[in-house]
Amino acid sequence: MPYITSMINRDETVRAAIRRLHGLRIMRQDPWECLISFICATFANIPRIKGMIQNLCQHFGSKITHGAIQVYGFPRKEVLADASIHELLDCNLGYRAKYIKKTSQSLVNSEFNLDTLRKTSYEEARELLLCLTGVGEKVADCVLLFSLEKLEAFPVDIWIRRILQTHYRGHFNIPNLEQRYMTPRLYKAFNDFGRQYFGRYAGYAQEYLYAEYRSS
DNA sequence: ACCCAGGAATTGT
DNA sequence: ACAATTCATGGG
Repeated sequence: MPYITSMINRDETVRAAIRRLHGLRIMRQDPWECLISFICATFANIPRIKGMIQNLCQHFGSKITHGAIQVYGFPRKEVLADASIHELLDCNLGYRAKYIKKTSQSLVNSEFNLDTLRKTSYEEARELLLCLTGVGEKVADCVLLFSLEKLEAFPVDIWIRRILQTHYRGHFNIPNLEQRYMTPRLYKAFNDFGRQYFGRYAGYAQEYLYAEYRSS
């Protein structure tokens, strides 16, 4: 078994996922695109997230022509920082519009450069991401994992929570497990468990579990 | 019509 | 500190 999968091969649940999805990859996306995309992703389903991103590209991206085919690139941060809330609302962003404008402005004003975070530690990069409006723990962990090469990041969304509660119930003792929505306390409990249990490549374990057991 | 969504910020206790 | 409540809206 390859190195990474052998490192997360801790039990039969994840082993079954690895067997079926062997070869699964994690993206190394552009950090800016990744960040805005996951701010859009909060409290939305995947078809809608696709729509929001497509709207952003069509309204604010530059046109790219490949022969007869035309696509729109992802908007630059300066463009989104200068966009009006009204224009952003036209992209069906809802309450996310103000988060995207604020975060874009923060990054334009160069409080820090996202691309430098690849050379920053997991802990410090996470702290910095959490300073941005619209970025909580889950969004920060997704950006760390899918663009900043922090493979120990372990994002906990509603699906991962269900999967952990179903398949790893005996591994943690968390009060108020019946709560419908994620609380900071619950997030920390699931996130700590994932990183400690699966180790340095916990993010791969998260993705194997998500891809195998998310059902809908 | 009803319920949910790859949550985070804000407000109340 | 920590627990409710609010937030906009498309998709199933």
